[in-house]
Order: sequence, then C-alpha cells, then structure tokens
Amino acid sequence: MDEALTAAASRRVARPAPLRQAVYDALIELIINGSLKPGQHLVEAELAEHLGVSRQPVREALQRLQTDGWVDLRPAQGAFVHSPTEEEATQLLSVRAVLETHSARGAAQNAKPEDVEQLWALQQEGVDALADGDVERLVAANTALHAFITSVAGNAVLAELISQVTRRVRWYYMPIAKPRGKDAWNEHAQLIEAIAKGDADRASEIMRKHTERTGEYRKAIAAAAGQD
Amino acid sequence: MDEALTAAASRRVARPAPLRQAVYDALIELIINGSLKPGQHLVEAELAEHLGVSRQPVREALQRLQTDGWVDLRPAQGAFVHSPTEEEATQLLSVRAVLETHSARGAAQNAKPEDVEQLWALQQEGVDALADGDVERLVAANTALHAFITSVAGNAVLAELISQVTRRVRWYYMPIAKPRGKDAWNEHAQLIEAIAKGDADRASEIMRKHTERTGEYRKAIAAAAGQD
DNA sequence: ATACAAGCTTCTGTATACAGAATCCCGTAC
DNA sequence: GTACGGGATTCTGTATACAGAAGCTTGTAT
Repeated sequence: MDEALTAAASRRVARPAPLRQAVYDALIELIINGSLKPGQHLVEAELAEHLGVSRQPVREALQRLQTDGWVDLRPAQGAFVHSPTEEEATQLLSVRAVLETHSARGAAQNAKPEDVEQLWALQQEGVDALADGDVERLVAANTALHAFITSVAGNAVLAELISQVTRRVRWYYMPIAKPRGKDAWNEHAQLIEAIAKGDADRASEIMRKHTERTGEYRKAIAAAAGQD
Repeated sequence: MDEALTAAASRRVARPAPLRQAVYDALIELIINGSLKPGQHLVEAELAEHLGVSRQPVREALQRLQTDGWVDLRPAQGAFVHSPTEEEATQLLSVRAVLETHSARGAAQNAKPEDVEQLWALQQEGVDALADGDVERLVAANTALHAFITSVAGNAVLAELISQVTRRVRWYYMPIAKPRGKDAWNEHAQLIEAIAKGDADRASEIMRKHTERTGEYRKAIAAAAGQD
C-alpha cells in the first residue's frame, strides 16, 4: 500500500494540481491491486492519514468513485469497496458491446483518409506486439485502437460512456487479464476495412461480434480461473 | 430562487438525510428553470449562503453535477453552468437511442406475462392522458413506460446510463417540452406487441425508429422555437 | 491612448473542529 | 446461556478557518 501513498504524497508537494485527483487515482490503484478488498469499509480518516491528506479530498474522491462504480456510498455509514458480481460483469459487457458497436458505426460514417491511415498504423503496432509476444504493448495497442475509433466517431458523450464502462469492465478481469490475440486482430483488420469503405452497417456488425466474442472469452477465462 | 432555497433549508432541519442531495436537487432545479444561466460562474460561498448551508455540501454537490453534465469544473476556477450546444444535444440523442434500443431488445427477451400486462396498463394510461389532453400526465406516462421497459430488460448498468442520459437530454428541450402525442403512442403499442411476442429484433427496431423520431421531432421544435 | 506591472481582492483548495448518528461492547436480567 | 439495554466509541456529515492561486484594479511609463 505504501508505494501508492508516497506516490500521491509526492504528487502533492510537486504541484498545486487538484489533490482529489491524486486520491482518486491512488484509491483505484489500491482497489485494482487488491489492497482494498470488495466489501471493505473505507474509513475516511484512515485513508486520509495513509495518503497524507485531510479527509476533505478523500471525501470528494469517494464521491466520484461512487459514480464511477468503484465504491458504494451508504448514507451515514460511509464508503465500501464495490463488490463485483458475475451479473454486473455481464451487464457491463453487454452495454459496452452496444456502445462500441455504435462507435464503429460512427467511425465508418466520419472517417477521413488520414484517420484510416492512423488506424492501420495502430493495427500494425498491435500485430507487431503480438509477434513479439509483448503483452503490455499488445494491450496498449488494443486500447489505443478502440479509443481512436471512438474519437473518429466524434461523439464526446459516447466516448465518455465507453471509457467509463470499459474501465469498470477491466477491473473484473484484471487479475486474469490475457489478450485474445490473433483472432482479435484479424477482426480489427476487417473492421478497419469496413470503416475505410464507409460501410457503417458492416463496421458496426463486425464490432458487435468482436466485442461479444471478447466478452465471452473473458468470461470463459474467468470461469476457468475460478474467479468469484 | 428563494423558494428553492427555503425548500432546501427546511429539508435540512427536517431530517438527518444527506444535505448534499438537497443541494444537488436545488441546483438542478435552478439550472432547469433558468435562474442559473449557461456559462455562469457558480461561486461556492454564494450558493452556500443562499441555500443556508456551508460550502462543504455545495462542493460535493457540484462534483456530482459535473459528472452528470450539469456544470463544468475548471481547476482553481470553480464551477460554471454547462453550456449546452446543438452538437451535444445531437450526441445525447444518438446515445440515448442506442441505449433504449438495447433496452427494448432486453425487455423482449425477458418479459414475463405480468410484465406485458403492466406495459399495456401504462400504455392505456398514456392513451387516456392523450385523450384528456393532460400534458403532465402524458409525460409522466411516457417516462413510466420507458422506465418499465428498461427495468424489464433487467440490466442495472444500462438502466443507470439511460436515466443519466435522458435527464440531460430533457434539459435541452425543457423550455419547449411538448410531447409528440398520438404517433408516439401508436409506436408504443407496436413495441409492446413485439415485446409480448418475445421478438427482440422487431422490438429493438421499433424502439430505434421511435427514439430517433422523437429526437428529430424535438430538434425540429427547438429549431422552430429559435432555441440556440 | 495603450500596454504593462504591482498590489489588492476574491475565490478555490485544503485543513481543522465540532455535532450527531450508527455501531459495538459489556453488563444485567431472565 | 441468551436476550436485551445502556453507555462508550467510532465514524460520518457539516461547519469554520486558513493558505495560496487567479483575476481585477489601479497607477505608471512609454
């Protein structure tokens, strides 16, 4: 736990930047890495002391963490680390699939030649990472590709929702994260082709199947890993 | 402005319930009814005094208002009432259509006989209100019908996103709110029939067209009203 | 007249302090 | 041994206090 704390503390003295943001990031980190366990009661004073700040920024961070689905805030009782359930994971994946599908449609409608070029560049990065067996780069490339498609779609509201949902989805499968690999990137290539042609129906259909497959894949792995 | 303030103040002494919620509600009310204008700088101390509370609950309310899209929070500068744009309205309507469409699909897959019965009851309520020319009841029935469809879909994540997006959409067209009327309720009837049959594809298709039409309708009215 | 800079004012961001609710612990009664 | 109740404790929710940044005002120089 201490590393995260010192990180936040040093960030504090370094800049006059909003402290609650550092707390927000630190707490997500602690939740993701398991230092704070699902259902655990988060006592504001404790967090404040550990992070070297007052209760105020902690409270504000907790509020945002609630709206982002990381903690539950029970009135007069405080914050509790949200307990993920299989059901909620399914719901998140379902919603994400719908949003990403819409995003692909928008991208196909709006993509300019330079956008397509950039998409192919990201695709190449992913394929290279796959060939090198560099998992970290692979995950980064995947994230970048999806994010860029969303940005091409040009719908800020959509982009924000996708980012929100994706972050939450990621949490569930964090401990067993394992990219799907070759198949996924073949699907990406087909997707980019459809976007390049401006074929919105085909692009959205490919994305729908793509995200649904990814969801199924993750759930299968989770089941195999015996994750709650 | 004063009514909202006294309301919040009285709510304060009345219960030990979370004060920030009252502030949150009061501020949305003030934004919707135009007391707080788009772009306006919201000074925490002023709001706190007017509402008869300290800055603390105000700050926490502002945070949530930001994540819900009502205000923009600029670091070291404070909160500003969010300025709605035509573009953002279009994006919200687009996202809402996608989410509602998915909701209709889920409802068709899950609907039990008693759910269908309840849907028809809500439909009847809407038709009655339409016949009576009771706009308020009509809007309420419409909201209830859509909400019930979402609840039948049984996806809590989806439900929350829809509720969030719908609230924001409503703001844009608040000043010129005017239900679409007969056509909309004919579409509702077809939708319920599809749900009753468990025809997910048809249900989602009807909902897609329905929400898109409603969106177009609202935009047309807004344009006619010369709204920014 | 305009551009610039120093000082002041205002406001946010953070910390500390206080009041009351919820919970827990322990003793007592049955 | 178990159920109940009172008191202490802990924690949240709210209020007040303080430090520093951002913006405005005013005066000066070009």
